[in-house]
Amino acid sequence: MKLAALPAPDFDLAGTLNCGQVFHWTETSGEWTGLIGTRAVRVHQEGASLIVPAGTETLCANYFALDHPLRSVYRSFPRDAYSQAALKRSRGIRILRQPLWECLATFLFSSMKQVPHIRQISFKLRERFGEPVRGSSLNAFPSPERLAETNEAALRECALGFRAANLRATAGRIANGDLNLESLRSLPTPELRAHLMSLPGVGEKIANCALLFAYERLDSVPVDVWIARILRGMIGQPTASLASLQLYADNQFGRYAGYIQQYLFHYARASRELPGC
DNA sequence: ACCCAGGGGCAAG
DNA sequence: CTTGCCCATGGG
Repeated sequence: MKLAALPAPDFDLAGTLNCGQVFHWTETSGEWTGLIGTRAVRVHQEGASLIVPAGTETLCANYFALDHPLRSVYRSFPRDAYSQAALKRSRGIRILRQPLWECLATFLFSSMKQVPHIRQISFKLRERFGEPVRGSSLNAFPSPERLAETNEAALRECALGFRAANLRATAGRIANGDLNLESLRSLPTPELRAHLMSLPGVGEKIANCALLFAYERLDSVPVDVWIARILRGMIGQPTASLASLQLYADNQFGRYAGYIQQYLFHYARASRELPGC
C-alpha cells in the first residue's frame, strides 16, 4: 500500500480519536484503523505529519480538519488556570468533520451510556446491519433506510434499550425524505438545531453534538454530565441548572466554544480533576 | 442492592 | 424563560 504524508502541525491523532467525539477507531501500536464513511483507512502520525493511504489525501485532510485554525482557537481559550491546563494537556486535538447520519445516529444512542458502551453498540450495529467495506473487517455504519426497515426487537438486541425506538423512528423520518440532513447544511445554526431537535430522541445536547462534530458549527457546546460538572466548578455554583450552564458556555466561550468544550471534556476525564477541587 | 452514564420530554410555575 | 418530575437500561 502506497502512503502519503500530510502536513499536520498542531495535531494529536491519538487524542483526536480518543477524546469522545468518534467511537469506531481502533489502535494497534500507533496504527489507527477505521472508516471514513465507506472508505477503509489506516493512518498513523510521524511528528508533524499524518501518514495516510495514497489517494485519500483530500478525504483525510478534510475528515481530520487539518485546516482548522488552531492558533486562533487557542488564543480564544479562557485565561483561568483550569482552561489553560486543559489546553496544555489536550493540545492538538481537532474537531472532526464526520458523516452527518453516522454522527447524529451515534450520539442519538449515546444518551445515558458510557463511552466504551457507545463503542460497543456502534460495532454491533455495523456488524449486523452495515454494508461490508472493501479492505475492512468493519462494516459501514448502516444507512437510515436500512435501520428504518428493521424491527425494534432486532435493534434492542444491540443493547440499544429504549433508544431503539427513537433510532428507528429518526431513521424513518430521514429515509422517507421528511428531513434531508445534507440539505440542512445551508441553514443558520439555530434553524438547523431546531430541525434536528424535531427528530425523536434528539434534544439540545445531541443536536449540539451533531452540529459540532458533523456540521462544523464550532461554536456549539454539548452540555453533558461532565461538562456540567466542569462548568459548575468553574463558576462556583454547584447547583447551576443545565440550561444556565448552556447559556454560560454559549455567551462566554466565543466562536470556538465547541473546541474549548472538547478540550475541557477530555482533560477532566483524563486527569480526573475538576476546577475548584 | 446501589450507582452512574457525553438525556429526552413534558407539565407547571 | 425556569424548575420539577418521570422515563429509561446496561455495566461496574
